[in-house]
Amino acid sequence: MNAELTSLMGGSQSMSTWDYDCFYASVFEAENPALKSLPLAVQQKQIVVTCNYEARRRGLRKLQLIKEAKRICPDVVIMLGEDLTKFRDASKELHAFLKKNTWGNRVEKLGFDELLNRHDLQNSFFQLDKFDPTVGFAFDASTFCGPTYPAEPCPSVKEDGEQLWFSSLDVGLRLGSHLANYLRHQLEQHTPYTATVGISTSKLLAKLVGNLNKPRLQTTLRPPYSATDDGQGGNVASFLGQHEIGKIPGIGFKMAHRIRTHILGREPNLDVYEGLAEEDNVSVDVVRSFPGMGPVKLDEIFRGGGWPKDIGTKVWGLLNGVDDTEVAVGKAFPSQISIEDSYSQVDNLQSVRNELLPLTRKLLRRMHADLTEDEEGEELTTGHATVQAGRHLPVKRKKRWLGCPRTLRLSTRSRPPSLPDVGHQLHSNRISKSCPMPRFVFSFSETVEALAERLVEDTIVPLFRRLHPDKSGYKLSLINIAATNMMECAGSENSGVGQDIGAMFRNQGPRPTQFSNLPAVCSHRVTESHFDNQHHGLKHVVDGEVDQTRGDAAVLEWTSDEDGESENSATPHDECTICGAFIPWFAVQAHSIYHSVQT
DNA sequence: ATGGGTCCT
DNA sequence: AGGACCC
Repeated sequence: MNAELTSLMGGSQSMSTWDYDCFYASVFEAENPALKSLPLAVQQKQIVVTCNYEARRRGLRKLQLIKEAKRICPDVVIMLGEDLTKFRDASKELHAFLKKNTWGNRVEKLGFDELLNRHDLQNSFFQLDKFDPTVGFAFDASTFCGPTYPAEPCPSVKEDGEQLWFSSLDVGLRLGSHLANYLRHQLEQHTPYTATVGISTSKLLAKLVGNLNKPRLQTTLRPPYSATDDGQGGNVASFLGQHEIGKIPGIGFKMAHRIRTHILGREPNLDVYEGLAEEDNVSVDVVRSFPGMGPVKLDEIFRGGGWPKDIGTKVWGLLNGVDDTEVAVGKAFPSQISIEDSYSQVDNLQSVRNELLPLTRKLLRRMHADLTEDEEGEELTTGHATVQAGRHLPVKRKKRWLGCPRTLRLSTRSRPPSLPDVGHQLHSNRISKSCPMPRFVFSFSETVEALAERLVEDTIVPLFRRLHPDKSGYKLSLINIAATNMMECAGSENSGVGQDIGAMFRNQGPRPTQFSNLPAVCSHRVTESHFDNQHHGLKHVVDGEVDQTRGDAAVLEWTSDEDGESENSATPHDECTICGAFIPWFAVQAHSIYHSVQT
């Protein structure tokens, strides 16, 4: 691949962000489908944290006060969602679904309801399942699947018959759009959930473009990404340019505020409940074209804010659609576990003790659920550890720690002196103290109940005294206990191929989960006619680029283009010596595996 | 706001 | 230990 294209694509082919539609509400609807047709809101304390689309149709919004919601929609059904257990469990199932369909464990979690999935078009085109070469799907690569931005192709890349030529970027994104569509339908067939997907070449662009068609749809950011020779601006610039700067992932409240202040020449008006006033919106386009703007100016704007050293360069990159961050490899366990609750007022040590005990119990249960596995390697599900599918004998299993937190942290937030503070986001108000995690919490022989009491008295109460040395005078509105500084335990392989392959084999057997009959992918057989389909879909790519008459099957070589960057090479496709099918460059490896496994 | 998470200084 | 960012 040439340098320009490599930089254009970030060397990364394509990826998709997955955003599960009104996730908390969907979890309740999955439990009780009758809720689907009703306006449903999920409550945490005083606010609606999310609501379903029926509720949105009636004017409800995320982060609305419960009072407001009830006033606007008196017949709203409200579910309490302060305990995140069921959401976390559903999140794990959905993560597992995408992981099974992604090579190299390249699925990154961005929250309970958001995932980032790196497409591996070399492998997934023909063979979606790492160990089953018969699993794949058919599609027509002459089109993008689903909505795109912009909706129609730009005039400069209009398909004009014989001259039709797709860049490698174009091919990657087309395939990505079909793969995403296929997986979205698999998701809907096999789980009660729906997702909205964005397809592009970077996290930044995939995330933003995914917001365009919600719910239950997907959007692909169309090429060309950069300005073309005939002076047309690329789609990246036109798409990004319209966004308010605060909407760009990576530019948060503080940085957006500094940028707006610089551009407007004054402090923006921050409305208490509405946030930013319309006239104080500052778009990416305006920032980018502001006199003197660039990485150096941005460094100056952010000076003294405690941001990382290269922040100006990084933000300038984001404003120009440059995001080089890789899709992380999925982790086997979280790097931090925390439990918190908020209160109207906790102001004496006995109340603190009363609150600490349930929090500590929950923390220990979570540590067992998320940081341990049994000897055979199967992750244990709380409450089901001794009930095996298909047998009724309680099985005594030996557990072991996969990851081990070395630090315990206690954080509190004090209630501000009742001043209706406008700039409430400007100070977080949290303070914390940490200490080494006592070894006894890792015991498997004592009950969680006993361990929790001992941990509170021996460790957390002393931490609290360090945090609040005054006997009274504190008015806590939040207490948080966290297990942090996670260390991988000996014998556990946190990430990487070994662990991934292990997980694949384990997935062959029955799993004690909600979607235990969920296949890795559909059972579409790869047949001769299937190959033909694929070939016709890609014929245009081949036509424009190489001499199609060179089909010299006898000298077929699989060895080149391992990286799939064969754009300028002489063999973007070839004919298989065994079955005679035309194989595009990105599918060669998978196709050879197909034959090597075939009997 | 809520109840979580991530990484950097 | 705290601060920024994310959902």
